[in-house]
Amino acid sequence: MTAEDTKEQIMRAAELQFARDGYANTSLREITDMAGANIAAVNYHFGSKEKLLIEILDRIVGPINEERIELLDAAEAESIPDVTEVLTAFLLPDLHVLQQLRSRDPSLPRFVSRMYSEGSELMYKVMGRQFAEAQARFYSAFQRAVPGLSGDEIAWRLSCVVGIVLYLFASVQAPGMPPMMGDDVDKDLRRLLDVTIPLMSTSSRKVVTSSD
Amino acid sequence: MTAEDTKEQIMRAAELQFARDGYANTSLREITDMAGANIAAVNYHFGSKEKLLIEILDRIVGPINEERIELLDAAEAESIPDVTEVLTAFLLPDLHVLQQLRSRDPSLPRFVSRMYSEGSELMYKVMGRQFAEAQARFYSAFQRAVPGLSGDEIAWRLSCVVGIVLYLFASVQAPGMPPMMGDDVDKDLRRLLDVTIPLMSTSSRKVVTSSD
DNA sequence: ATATGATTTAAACAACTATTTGAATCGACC
DNA sequence: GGTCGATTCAAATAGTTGTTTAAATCATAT
Repeated sequence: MTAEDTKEQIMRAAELQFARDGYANTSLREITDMAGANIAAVNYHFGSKEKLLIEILDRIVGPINEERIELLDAAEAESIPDVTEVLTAFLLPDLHVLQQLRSRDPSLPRFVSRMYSEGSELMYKVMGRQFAEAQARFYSAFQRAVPGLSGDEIAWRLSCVVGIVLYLFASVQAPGMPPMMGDDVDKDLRRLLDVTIPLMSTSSRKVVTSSD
Repeated sequence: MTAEDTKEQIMRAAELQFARDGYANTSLREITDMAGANIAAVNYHFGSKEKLLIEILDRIVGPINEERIELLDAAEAESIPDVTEVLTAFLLPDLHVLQQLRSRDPSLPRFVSRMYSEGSELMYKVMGRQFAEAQARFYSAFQRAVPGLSGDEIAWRLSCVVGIVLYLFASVQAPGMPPMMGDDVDKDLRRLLDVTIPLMSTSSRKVVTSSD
């Protein structure tokens, strides 16, 4: 086993255990045992348990915001994108990562949602600039796409979308529930758009009753 | 300090630390120090660290589903409730607990969302029956209120609502963001309904573009 | 083959964990 | 005032944690 293999095995084992039991509840010994490595290996290759987490976090969550901005750039290149296009640029990268993680292990997607609640300080420290850039870009894109809403309202509704997405990662298979997502990314995206488009685009204070 | 005082102080300190740092990251010493009690007190009054968590969990999350069912009962007593009424019965108890926690300490609401991801196995074990009952009740209520949607679709959309609510608890004051909720429960409810009513009530596959 | 730097190993480190113990202290009732 | 049960206390238990150390092993290039 080469050195790179050891490093990779440790990262894989750590991801899985962090996703299953959380960062604080996972010991380095569990990780190295699962990876077939020595305990000292994690400090040799990463420096500390926290730096191991950061490297994993970077690798998993980093690409999401990168792809988001790529897609938004592409959409804005042609014309001013509408809500559907902006939402697609925002959501599709999540679904890509979600599917990638799920294909590796069913419990792996929870890593993302766990990190948001368990290591949020860290999350913001690591991804701070990326998040800030993507955030600003999507705010203005949404404001152009839904001109009727104030900046605060846009921010609030985008938060709701983030909440839905995080819950998606958290409960790909919640007990007693049908899985929230399937294998077909396109179908999943359309399902997500079905609920997020009306969420983002309807004007404020419009009350719809079932008897209409 | 009477025995009940000690118990209450321990619960208060534990709630706060669990909300701030998570269950696994909080030691009994931190808790008892903050509560001004001896380390042995928690095992004397609760039995173990986990039973302490369960008692706190019960006290905070328990009332939510109880009030949900009360409100749904009241709404169904008069007539068949529409989406707005069912959603109100579902959301209002969350806002009540959220405000109550927030008034005690700004970081306290995170306890709820943390417990969902950190102690979800425990969560379902403790609240299993309550959750199951409330879940079934609201499913059928929503199916009557939005007859156009299938059972699966109802479940999926209700999951989205839960995701939004959990995110609400998680990020009452996320860094760099305006607080998602204010002090006025009625205003907050209306804001939540503004996004959840269209989310629940629109028929599937209806695409709205900004140029309409 | 040999020397060199990178990697792995077993062992020990100090600090921390939840829980238990038995004696000390308290409060209330006869 | 003395008795009894409930509560608190300091101390110790046994186990786990992340991290370090120094020797052993490996792979590679001369």
